[in-house]
Amino acid sequence: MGRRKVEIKRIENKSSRQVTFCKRRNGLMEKARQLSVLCESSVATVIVSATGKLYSSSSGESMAKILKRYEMQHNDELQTLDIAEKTENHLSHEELLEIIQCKLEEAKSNNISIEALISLEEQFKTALDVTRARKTELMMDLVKSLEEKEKLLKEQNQVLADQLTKMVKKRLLGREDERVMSLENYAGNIPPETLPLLK
Amino acid sequence: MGRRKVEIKRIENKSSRQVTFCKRRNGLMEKARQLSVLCESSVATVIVSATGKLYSSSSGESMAKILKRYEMQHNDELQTLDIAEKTENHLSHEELLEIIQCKLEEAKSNNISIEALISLEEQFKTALDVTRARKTELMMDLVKSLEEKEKLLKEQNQVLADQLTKMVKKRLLGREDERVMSLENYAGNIPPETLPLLK
DNA sequence: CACGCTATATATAAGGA
DNA sequence: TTCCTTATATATAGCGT
Repeated sequence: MGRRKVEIKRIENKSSRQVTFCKRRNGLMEKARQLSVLCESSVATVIVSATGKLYSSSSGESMAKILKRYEMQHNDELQTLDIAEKTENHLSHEELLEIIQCKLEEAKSNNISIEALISLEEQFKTALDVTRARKTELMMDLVKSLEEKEKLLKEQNQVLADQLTKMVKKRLLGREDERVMSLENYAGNIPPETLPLLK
Repeated sequence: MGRRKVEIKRIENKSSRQVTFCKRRNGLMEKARQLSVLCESSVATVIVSATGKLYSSSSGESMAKILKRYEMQHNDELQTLDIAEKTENHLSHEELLEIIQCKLEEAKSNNISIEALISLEEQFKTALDVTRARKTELMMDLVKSLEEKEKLLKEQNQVLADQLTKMVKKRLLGREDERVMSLENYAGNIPPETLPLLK
């Protein structure tokens, strides 16, 4: 959709590749936004340039929420693959279906999506090698994400602990002042004490 | 780009909204692929329909890799600072609790998934290749231990947050007493942000 | 829902600032 | 990089199957 048709293959000219990247990147994100608005859905887009630069956008729900959804499905897949792996070599097709049915109730109350289990039949046909490799990959991802979460939580803990410490300190030291300051603060419309505490 | 121009706002007609969703969803993913190929970049797209159905695609690097990149850049700042920021900007009791509850639910659903996974593993432990089973087991242990660590950290977080909240509440309640004593002086001048804190 | 078929609305390739 | 402009290539709205 330009002066001439371009084939969808790597653009050799570096500078025009850069320009195209910029244009189409913006175009893609705008399209994503439109889809989200028109159809009340959520769209997350993450783009990594050739040089590793990151561009991302989300509309509808927040990026975090959308990615969390994706990860949940991801975990479903892990569980499904786990079943598949353990089943492929030892159970017949019929037995597998029976198992799936047995699992449906459990799946409903748990976090496994029905779709994931239903697709088990297809997974069954998947080569065992692929299944195993994928499962391992997913588990590694899970582990990694948990490790990141852990780091995150530790940092949060630190933040909270710091705040608490500062507040206790302030309480112990600033009781007298507070009465006076409180009045002045409100008269001058200065935001409440929480602000200085958290700096 | 159709028979007539459409405004970018929710399509009211359910059926045409559905059709548009399907068409534009495919269009978006194709655009993503093209961008990736033309400019040797990586693009990940996650779409959540109004009914919660998930669609995702990636080109260039794998989805996991792309999302990991995103998380690496954003997780720490985005989520940690999100909480810190909310806390700093006049933390309200309700908001804080909401955040913590959200985190706990996240943990719960994670735990459930993992538990399900483990139980599946037990149910299907028909003599498998010993090496593979052992490998999986070790991975699960890793995951589980990380989950436990996460849970502990979250509990710790909650305790800290509760303490912080209570302390702020006390401080403000104490201040309220003072305020009552000389309410007339600045009754109309109370910053609105403080009100939710007193609930 | 997915597909096919136009008529149009849009996106975007080139080229220059 | 971003912004324009213009000529074209594409995407897609509306309507059937």
